[in-house]
Amino acid sequence: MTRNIYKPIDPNKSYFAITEEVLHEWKSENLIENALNTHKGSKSFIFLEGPPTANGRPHAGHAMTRTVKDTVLRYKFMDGYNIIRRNAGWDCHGLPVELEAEKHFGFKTKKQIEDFGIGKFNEYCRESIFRYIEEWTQVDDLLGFWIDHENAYVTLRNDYIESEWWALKSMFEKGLLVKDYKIVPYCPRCETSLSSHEVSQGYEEVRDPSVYVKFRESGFTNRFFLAWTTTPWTLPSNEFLAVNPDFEYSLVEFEGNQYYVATKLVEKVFGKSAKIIGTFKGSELEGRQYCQIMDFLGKPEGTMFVVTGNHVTLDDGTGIVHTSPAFGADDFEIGKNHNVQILNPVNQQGRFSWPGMPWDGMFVKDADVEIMKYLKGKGLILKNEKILHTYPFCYRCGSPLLYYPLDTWFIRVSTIRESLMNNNQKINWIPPFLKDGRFGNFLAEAKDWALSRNRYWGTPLPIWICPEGHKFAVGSRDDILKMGGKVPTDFHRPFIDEVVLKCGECGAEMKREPYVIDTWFDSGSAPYAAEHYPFNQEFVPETSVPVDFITEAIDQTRGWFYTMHVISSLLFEKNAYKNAFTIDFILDEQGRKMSKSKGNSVYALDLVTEFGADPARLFFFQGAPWKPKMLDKKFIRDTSRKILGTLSNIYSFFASNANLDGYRYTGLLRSDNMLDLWLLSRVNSTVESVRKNMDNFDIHLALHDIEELIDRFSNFYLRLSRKRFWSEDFNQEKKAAYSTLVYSLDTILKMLAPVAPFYSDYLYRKIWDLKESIHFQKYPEPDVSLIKKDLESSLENAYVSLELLRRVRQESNIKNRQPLKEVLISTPEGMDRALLEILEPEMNARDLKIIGESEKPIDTKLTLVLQKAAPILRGKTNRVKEIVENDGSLIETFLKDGKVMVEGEMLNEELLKIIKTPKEGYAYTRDDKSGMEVFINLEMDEELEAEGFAREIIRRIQVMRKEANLPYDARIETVISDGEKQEKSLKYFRGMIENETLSSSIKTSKIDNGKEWDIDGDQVRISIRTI
RNA sequence: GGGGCUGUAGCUUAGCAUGGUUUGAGCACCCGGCUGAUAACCGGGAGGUCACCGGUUCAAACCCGGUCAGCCCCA
Repeated sequence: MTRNIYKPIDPNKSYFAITEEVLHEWKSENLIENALNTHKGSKSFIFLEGPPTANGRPHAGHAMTRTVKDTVLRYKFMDGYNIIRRNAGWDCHGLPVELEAEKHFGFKTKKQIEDFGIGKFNEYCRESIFRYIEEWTQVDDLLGFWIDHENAYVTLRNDYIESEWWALKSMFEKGLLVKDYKIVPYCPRCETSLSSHEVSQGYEEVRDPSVYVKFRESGFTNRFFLAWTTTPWTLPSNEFLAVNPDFEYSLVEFEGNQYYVATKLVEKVFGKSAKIIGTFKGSELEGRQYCQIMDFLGKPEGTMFVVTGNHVTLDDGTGIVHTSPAFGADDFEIGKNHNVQILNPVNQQGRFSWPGMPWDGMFVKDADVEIMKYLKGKGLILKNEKILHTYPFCYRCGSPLLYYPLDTWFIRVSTIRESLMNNNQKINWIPPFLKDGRFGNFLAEAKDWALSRNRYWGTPLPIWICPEGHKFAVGSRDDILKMGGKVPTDFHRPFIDEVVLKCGECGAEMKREPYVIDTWFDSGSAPYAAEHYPFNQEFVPETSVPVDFITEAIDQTRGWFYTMHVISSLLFEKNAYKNAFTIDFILDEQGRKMSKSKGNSVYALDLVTEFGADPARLFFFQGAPWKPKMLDKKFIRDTSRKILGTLSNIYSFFASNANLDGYRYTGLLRSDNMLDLWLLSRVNSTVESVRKNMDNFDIHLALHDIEELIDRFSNFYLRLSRKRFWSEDFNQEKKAAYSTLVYSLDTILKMLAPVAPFYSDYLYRKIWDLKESIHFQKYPEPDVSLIKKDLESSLENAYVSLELLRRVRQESNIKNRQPLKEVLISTPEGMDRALLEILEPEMNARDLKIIGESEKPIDTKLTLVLQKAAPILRGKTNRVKEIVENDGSLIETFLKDGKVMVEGEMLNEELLKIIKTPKEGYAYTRDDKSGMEVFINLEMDEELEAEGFAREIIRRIQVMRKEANLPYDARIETVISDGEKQEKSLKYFRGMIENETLSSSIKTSKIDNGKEWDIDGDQVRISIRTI
């Protein structure tokens, strides 16, 4: 008796339902924990999770990043690696979090926060960062991301902070952490400076004023230096004008006044009508005095003259740069060099704060228009326009940034540029062009890292200062104790602010510098701080960095990838990571960037529940992950149907037959069957290429290989093998076929497991009927002994002959079901008859032959190329044509000599050509690529026609069986309406019809029940009945 | 202004490193066929100046130079 060893699968089950079912099994079997603790002691693969901030919902892009992480880790795990640091991480501090809190409380300024209490404010921040952590873990579950949430690292923990303090102290002691009064990018709303990598996140294109301001040269009434600016609010602070010493400047007469302008820009500024009355080198202008345009701020000593600088360009403006040392990095340097008082009327909220100034109290950007009006009134503006350019905005709150002079703590990154660049060469970037492209370029211009933030919720800067100016860097809890302080239970503000130390040099009280640090320093410290280095010895710089693998979206080249690289280079003088996999963004269905404001974001949770995890995951690897990808729902469904749906069908086919036979897999059996050998070869050569691609992190190419194999498996191997699986006796050959099928399906599922972890496990368990997960199996290794490349190519070649046959049948209007008397195949490369026999069932011919050149049923005929011959032959044309086409002896001469003489005319290769036509009664077609030709004999006899008709009837009966939902092995009685064709079919092929349709009896009679069919114009009624 | 990437059919793409006859495929469309697993599959049709220009070469989608367009980054 047969029993259902292989459980059927429900083709209508949704992938989400499968996700849930499999997830349930994983959980009940504690698989995730097992995965974290298995393979201890074997070769290691170190991962590092880039910590997200869990105060927002995870979206489609997060789902993709997490899929890539998971896929790589699963692959490495199946490949036998011990995955180290497979734990989650959360980024907790920073402006984004504070901003949320401010919104919650309705605060607009820092004063409000301080009045409210830093303690209470930070308490709220601490809670709010984990607002969506449940959704994050839920998404990880449903997406199949095996990561340890229990032991997640969290950047707000005292231990984490203590490690950072250690790092900062060591930088401080090396002189790499310094305080400086400098121009920094500054957000007036958040009232803090930002680092260059933060600034780079927030450039936007805006319209700003573009003003040409007239600075009158001292001693002249109508001679001006013409300077250009897009920030009129900085004009009250003007102290110098800068020219490039190497440029040529012209003095131009225009509408009664004279202006100095860079010669190359004269036309751009004045048009063609300007008259040049003199030229100067920039250096000649140096030192010329001009009159201050506004004197609200007073006139410091040693200002209001022309200076030179190489930062002056001809890109836009006039080649003369208005310089206000308070509000520009270059300007500041100039002010410093001339040792002048800096005019800064702007307070830290970005407002003018200078009683007596007409714009006192105004936000600087709002004052632009007023200032222009004022200057216009004084006749000091030549022209003003609007310009479209990019300007930096605060990447979190959206306020325009100012360049503002502040006391700031810096890490002197610029001093280690060389080593940053050298270390970069050792990183394997995926895709590779990032190394010397985007990332490498950024390193080449690495700026000092403005680290301190005048804020509240962050890792406190561990520097204490005494009134004498002595500084001390705290690098641990012990340092606090050693210096006479008390270690607070929470290292955050305000508690840390209360810690007072005793100066080791003068004994005075030391107070902490009131800053927190850039939150990017937190995440960039993950390699060591998450392990509480150096206080915990698990982390060993020699072996714990670089980690093997990290992956994040492209924006992190300037974010996490950068800060990790910098910090690791500073602390350990080596790389933080070996392989950096970079992903581009996911766009909406129209190809637009997803954004909250457009409302077109797709959340990870919705994506996973709508499609199921595996379809989403497969989608992420359609095309290279580092190219932007449109989220196309139809495409997601099509992809999963093509890959997973086909696998379902392979399994269903196998299961239904194997159950009938009571088959059970007992290992791969030796088979001589060409198809088996072919499939085994194909599977193993695919294992080879998939492994190679996975090892190179070309996951999308690996998946492509697997997809192709699945298609060939189903539509080639299985289609051609069906007859073998249907045969009645359960012999050795059939067992070999089954074993080939199972072996191949098993191997494919294992290869697919890292990308589609749920579905592969789901089917795997069905094949093996075991409570064992695919994810703990070994990733397939190629069995080289089974790879037969020549068999693969010759079978593909043989398949071409089948395609050709179908083509020639169609051209001759003969259905595939109609058997042919004879099929002749000619191929230049020759063909193994055994290969052809595999295709025989599909070819449906009484006789199948491989023929040589001379056996082709072809008439070769000579003909005239009329276009060329007619103009020469003129009146003789028709007569010559007649002879050429009908005199059979000419062709031999032509083949031998390349020319023939007809009617006294020499006909050469230009005028003649050979045409090949199939002999009467044959049709043929040819594949130009391979040169293969297929001929069919068109002759029909009564028996062939009867067989064709018999097959039509069989087909109809099969459809009826299926419509009636009969089991495969149900026997029936069949009645067919009478008619000449029916009778003939039965006469010759009764047995075949009975066999194929499992009909115990079959007869013809006049009937009116059953179903009426139209078989090429013949109305045939068929009725079947189970017995 | 500088840098990076991309440009192959209506859409999604393979091929490009190591140049080799007519650039493959999927989706969608039209016609036909096949089908005791398949919303599968097969044949045919329509649809490509492989973005454009030039160079190297016997030979260029591929290598080189330039241009244009889109996206991203920087200043």
